[in-house]
Amino acid sequence: MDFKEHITDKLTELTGLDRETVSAAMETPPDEKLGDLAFPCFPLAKVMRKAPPLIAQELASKLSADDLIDKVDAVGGYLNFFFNRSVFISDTVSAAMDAGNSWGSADIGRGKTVLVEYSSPNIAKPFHIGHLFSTAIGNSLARIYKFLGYDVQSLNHLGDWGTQFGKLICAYKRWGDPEIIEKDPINELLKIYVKFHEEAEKDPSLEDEAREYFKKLEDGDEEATSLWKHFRDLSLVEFNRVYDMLGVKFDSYNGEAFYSDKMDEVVRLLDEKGLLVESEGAKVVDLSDMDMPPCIILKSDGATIYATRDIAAALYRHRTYSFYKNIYVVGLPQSLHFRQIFETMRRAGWEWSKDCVHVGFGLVKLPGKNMSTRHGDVIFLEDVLNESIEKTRAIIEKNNSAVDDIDAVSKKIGIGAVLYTFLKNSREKDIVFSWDTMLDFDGESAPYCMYGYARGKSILRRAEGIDYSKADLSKAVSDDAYTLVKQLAVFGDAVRDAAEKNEPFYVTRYVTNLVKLFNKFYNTNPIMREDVPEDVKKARLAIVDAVCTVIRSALALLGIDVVESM
RNA sequence: GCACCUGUAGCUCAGCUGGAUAGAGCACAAGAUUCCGAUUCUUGGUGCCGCAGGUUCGAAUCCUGUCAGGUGUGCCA
Repeated sequence: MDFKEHITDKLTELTGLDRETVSAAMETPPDEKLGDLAFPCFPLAKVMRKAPPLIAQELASKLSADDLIDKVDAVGGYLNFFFNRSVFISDTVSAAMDAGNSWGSADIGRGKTVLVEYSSPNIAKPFHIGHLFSTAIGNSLARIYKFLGYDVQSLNHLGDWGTQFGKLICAYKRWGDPEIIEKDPINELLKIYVKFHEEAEKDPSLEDEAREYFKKLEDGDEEATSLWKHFRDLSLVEFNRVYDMLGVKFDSYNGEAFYSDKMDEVVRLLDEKGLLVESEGAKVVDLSDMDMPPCIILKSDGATIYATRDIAAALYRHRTYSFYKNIYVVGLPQSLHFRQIFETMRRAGWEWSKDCVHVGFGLVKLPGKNMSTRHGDVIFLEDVLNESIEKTRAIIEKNNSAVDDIDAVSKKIGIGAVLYTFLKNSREKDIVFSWDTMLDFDGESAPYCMYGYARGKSILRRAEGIDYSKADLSKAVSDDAYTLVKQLAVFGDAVRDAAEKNEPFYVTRYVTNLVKLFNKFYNTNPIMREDVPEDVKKARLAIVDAVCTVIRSALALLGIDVVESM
């Protein structure tokens, strides 16, 4: 039985308002002592020509307690409802236990395909800490949409094309040593790439040489192509090592190169629509009426540009997947670019362009400077993950914890901790990288959440043999149990909010609060102690079981694995 | 210049489709375990919600202006 619907029904009948209005007006009081659900009477004041507090009192006097509602209070202009705690706990916990891993999930996405483009590192460049932002958010969104029943395709739009490959080939031919590169590909390639930029400052003719190499690559020159493929293969091996650590999987690695032969059509289509105008030798789409600079489609030398490529990719995805949503998890600095290409696609008459959405995120900065691949100022993601894993291991060893497999456990906690710091705040905030905050396991953190889960599982292990599946949940009623179960009930809301806003951190906050309440619960409500009556024990165990399941589900949506003990 | 983002406690941030005394974590201080594992829990208090106007019964939240920081701004991605 849904408490909110029940109350909405009653109020709808009483006020004569339509159901939607009543339901939308309902809110949760700021303090639990005030009640579980509130109906503000302010909007009624105009219609009824009475003061809100008076209306609240009148309504309160006409409402009586029933099976679901314990009490109705008028406080100021608010009408506050108190649920029957026993019924609420029983209903919620048994529903959650029945649902198990699917608690909080939905099927609102059935038959709809959501594309999530994320991570998208550049070939032959290091996978640095900045890439984790896109990877963490994208992976989490993919999992969240799946949980809601959508068919999700994870797309890794690799940066595997463009003039930087000309530079790389140029640098390789001058300074590359195949043996060293074989051993440590990305570092070596980065080294010669940085060297290229240093040398090019002294000798600008290098840039021309690089352009020529890229031209060769575009023309299908055999040597250039085989080098390109070699770089790409080496890079993917390294990237996959990191993706494996993070538990990230993609359905497609079609990058920029894949679309390089699909752009002529885009140019033709845009031209047919009469969108292309000549400007300073280039072909552009004029967007000045939208306060935007023009979207360049063909450069003055006739070559295509990334806008063209991205439009070609969007068109390809529309044809291939007929998507419900096409999400780009790409840094905020590119928001103008996306506004331009989305608008261009809209003008091309592609109504599906409205389903394309740029999910931006802030910068990861180093104290005092920005990360720059060109200057080699980067922090490797793998180093951060390994550092975090080592720190975790040290803590476990110090605590002498009884852990079966310290390697696996340290890995899950260490990586979870790093992921958590990227998913704990709204994505548009910049992050200033610091080893201290990255490895801060105190307070709101992945280890905190994982510890709560491990404690819960520890209690359940002690309870082996006790059948609490048919426990009388009314025996578990207490303030802390009630608050906890209320949080249990709103998991699905948090997931839906996260999807609607494309903000994984709603789930992060949700699970952190759940764990907080759970810690309090088992601190104040003893479970396996001897003096706890059997029926109370069973009821509390049922709650612990349901909570553990939800902690695991929620963390999984963030890409974080739980551990049974730590 | 123009566009977008940000400005809330000492620090890092929630809250922003207007609503009841503005909340967390960190840091700081004091306490709790005859224990179901202390990576736990409890208790402490701090805010010109950048500033100024406006709309409203009511504004951290909406509108306008303004200041500060960041990002972007035609042939890189």
